[in-house]
Amino acid sequence: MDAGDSNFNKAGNPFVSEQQVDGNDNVSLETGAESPPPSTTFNDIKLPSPRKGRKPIQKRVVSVPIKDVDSSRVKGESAPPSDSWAWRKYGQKPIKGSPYPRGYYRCSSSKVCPARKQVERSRVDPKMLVITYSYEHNHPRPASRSNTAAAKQAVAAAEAETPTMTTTAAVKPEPSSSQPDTEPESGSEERFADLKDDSILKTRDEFGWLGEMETTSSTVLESQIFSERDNGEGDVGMVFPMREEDELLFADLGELPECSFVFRHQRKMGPQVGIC
DNA sequence: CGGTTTTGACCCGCGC
DNA sequence: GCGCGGGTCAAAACCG
Repeated sequence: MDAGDSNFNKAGNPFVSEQQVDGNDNVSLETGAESPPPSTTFNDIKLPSPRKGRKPIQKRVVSVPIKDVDSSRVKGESAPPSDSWAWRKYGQKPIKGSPYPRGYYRCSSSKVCPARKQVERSRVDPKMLVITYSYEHNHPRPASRSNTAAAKQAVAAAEAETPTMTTTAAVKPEPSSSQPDTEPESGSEERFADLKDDSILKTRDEFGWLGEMETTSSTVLESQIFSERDNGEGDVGMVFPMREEDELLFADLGELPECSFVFRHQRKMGPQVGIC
């Protein structure tokens, strides 16, 4: 269970990005965005909000070199799959502007698992898979790692279809009064037990599971995905200053290398990766 | 038999 | 107000 964390750390992700999206509240990552106004910092990011209503969702985008993924696949049993959770594909759509389709996966580890992920190939770098994990703060993260064939298949499919993986995790920034709180889910309650009250802890935990997922890949590049229109300005070049909150979040994900860079989608340039 | 994948259609939100 | 794009759902088929 914790292996993920450690592994993740070891893996070391050069790029980490998180996005909090709130459908109702104007919760924004006040973490700091030096330039963008707090209120709109991440509003641009649209979440796969169901028709029912938008819930605060946090997304995390992870870029994984296909090569890397492939290697883990090759190893198969020895190496952890791309993710330790089971994912079920529930849709696929061609994305405008991208030659590669985007696959939609839903966590099948648990029936109540609200986690979702989108896998697509990076337009800029077809050799990279962008995995976006979405997660609602109200729900516990994917039950537990079930190393099922489905998971493997999902990864394989993702790789086959989209070389780029993006991961997004949804986290509720603040406890919404209307929403009581997370309901203990069987199977995942273990971890959520203490998350209930501490939003921060929750966040950490939530990311924790993400971290585990990401952990699977030896080389995971997390990038913050900004909508292309995200800023409307020229580019989304924003570097996220790491604050306590962030660090907490990232703590689970793994420590960032010397420099934490963020992937940024430029208007037409696509995500950019900064390496130190 | 159960679960997953695939494909098409529908719905929603946003931009113009 | 209309159109476009994205995301999700549902039904059928396939695989283990």
